Amino acid sequence: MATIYDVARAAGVSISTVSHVLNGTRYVSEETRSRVLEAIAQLNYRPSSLARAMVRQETDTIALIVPDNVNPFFAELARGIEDYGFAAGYNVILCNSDRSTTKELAYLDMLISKRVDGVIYMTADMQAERLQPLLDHKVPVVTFDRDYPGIDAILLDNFQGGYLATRHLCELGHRRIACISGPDAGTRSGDRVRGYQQALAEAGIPYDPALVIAGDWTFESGRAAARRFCELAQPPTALFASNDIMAIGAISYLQAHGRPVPAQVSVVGFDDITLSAFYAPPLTTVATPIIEVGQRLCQMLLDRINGQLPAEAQRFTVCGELRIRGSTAPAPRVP
Amino acid sequence: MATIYDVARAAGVSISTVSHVLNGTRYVSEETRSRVLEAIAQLNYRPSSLARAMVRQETDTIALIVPDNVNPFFAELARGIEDYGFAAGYNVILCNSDRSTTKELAYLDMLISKRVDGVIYMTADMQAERLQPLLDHKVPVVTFDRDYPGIDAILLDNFQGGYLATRHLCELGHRRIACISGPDAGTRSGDRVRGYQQALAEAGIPYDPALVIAGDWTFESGRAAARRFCELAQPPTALFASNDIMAIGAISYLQAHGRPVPAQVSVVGFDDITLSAFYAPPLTTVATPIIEVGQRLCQMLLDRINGQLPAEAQRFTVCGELRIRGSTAPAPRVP
DNA sequence: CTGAAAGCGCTTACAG
DNA sequence: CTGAAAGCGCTTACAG
Repeated sequence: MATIYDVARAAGVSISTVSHVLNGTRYVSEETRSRVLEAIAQLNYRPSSLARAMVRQETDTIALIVPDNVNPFFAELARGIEDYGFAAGYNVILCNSDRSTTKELAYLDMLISKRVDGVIYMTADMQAERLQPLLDHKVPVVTFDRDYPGIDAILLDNFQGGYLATRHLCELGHRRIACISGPDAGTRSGDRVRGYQQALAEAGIPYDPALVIAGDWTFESGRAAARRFCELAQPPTALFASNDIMAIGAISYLQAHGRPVPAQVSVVGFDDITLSAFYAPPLTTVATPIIEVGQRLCQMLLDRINGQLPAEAQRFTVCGELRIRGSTAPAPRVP
Repeated sequence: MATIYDVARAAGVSISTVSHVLNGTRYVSEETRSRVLEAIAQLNYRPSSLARAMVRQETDTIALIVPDNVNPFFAELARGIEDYGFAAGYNVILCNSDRSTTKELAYLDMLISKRVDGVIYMTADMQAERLQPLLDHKVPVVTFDRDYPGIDAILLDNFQGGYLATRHLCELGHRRIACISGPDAGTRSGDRVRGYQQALAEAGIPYDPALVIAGDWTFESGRAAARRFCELAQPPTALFASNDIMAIGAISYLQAHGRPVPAQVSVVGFDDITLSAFYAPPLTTVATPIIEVGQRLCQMLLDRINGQLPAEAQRFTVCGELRIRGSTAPAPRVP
């Protein structure tokens, strides 16, 4: 592959000059400039970002760590990030952690070695130590929906989301309202559950622990939870799932087992992935502007990288809003 | 950040020795070795992949170009690729082209400059010239479901897929069977349509062009096609969509407009994305082992990169298989 | 068993 | 208006 030396030779100039016309970083006479440009075209020259990165100490590459890019939520987030990054001249390395600590660590090592300019970290539980390798090597990090001290983040108002979803169900006259939480009841999905409890309390509905089942964010777990709810002596007439995927898993079970949604049971999800509007029935959900959040995450990271942010960690909170669609309806009359 | 010189100094050895213990590339006495290891730990040293890449002329990085990673089909493919790449020590750069030529070109330039070891290219139409920049710079490329001369590829038996889907519908007694094709009727989705026609012919059903509408692989386009079919004087009782997304878009329209699936109209898709099993009703579809295809694509690329493949372009064909689920049923009796 | 040195391909002061 | 040279941080013959 042609190098800057080849170009310089072909144009009869020094490599300094070639470099400067390449980067527009100092004046070059029109005549020299065009000779250089011509040589570049002739040789089909593409400067090596590697060599450039070595001296500039920046790679124009960032990394995204998610549990699984197939999950539509992370897919959409990735899209927003990638879009913003591309527009700003950055590439993004995709990393799936499967929520595995060892895989994550392996990735962090690779990413540090590759000298990525920053990473968007979105995975696993609340152990801030997991980010330590990055911090040790001064690699900027931003996260979403996770509150690590000293790390830039966009936060989600989970309490409010759980509250809105459940209040909607209460207002439709439901009294037995179940909840599929996330696995880590202590933290994020915990707030969604607390919002659920708050709405229940305001509606004067006693909290029944039998109506809360933990899922693991997958279709399958939503499905399994629905099955268990159906086996209850008094099955719920409504259901709030902590994400759309589990809501959809639940609906697929209910529809297939003679409990039509929303005629017999109402379901509301969380996230508003694209698919939700196209489900049958279309899913009522607490909508987050996922792609936009991705873009803002990336913006935040790049701003941090380029020193445009104050020293202290930045923090923004986005609120979900209730999007009412076809999966919720007034509670069936008690016979 | 600590460099190999810092480590050498701390351990009282030359950088050659550090390099060799790092890479296990020549014998180092146990004692020296442990001194080096200790220095590495002490300094929290991470070798620079950049510097390494400069001299080795390989970056251990590949790129994946897809139209849109949010599309579950590409999301799953990306997952398979990323998995295989990770296991082999490669990172993958994610690129969304939106099927835009200019975006694609911009990406190719970035990727060539970054000296990626290879790219998995999966996008847009059949213009082989688009790959020219890669070929000019001798960057290995593999594709899926696209047949460029001289390029390694995994191919899909689209004809067979369209045929299986449609034959299934015929066997259920349907006579008015519609088809949602892809936008590029000339090529891949074209083969799916030809398979559809073949099955029709074998069942003695005359081909009716009014029953074929082109979509663009999105939910929306499936939905729109379903609407137009419903407006026909004699609406179809069955529908083959060239991918699952469009099938789902169609079902969501049908269910919402008093044409229950499968009671009044049967629908079969193509791909078998994870979601399809969880749709309501679960989608009958022509299943492709998407994740596995991704893995094999990546394997093929790495084999090519590492010179384990014969000079001539490799070519494998995978056949879809019919997965019968809840979205198809016997044709309704004609009253 | 280990080290000195060239070279990978750029950017960027420093000089003139 | 332009060039010579150092340096980014490694790997890898070459020597001993």
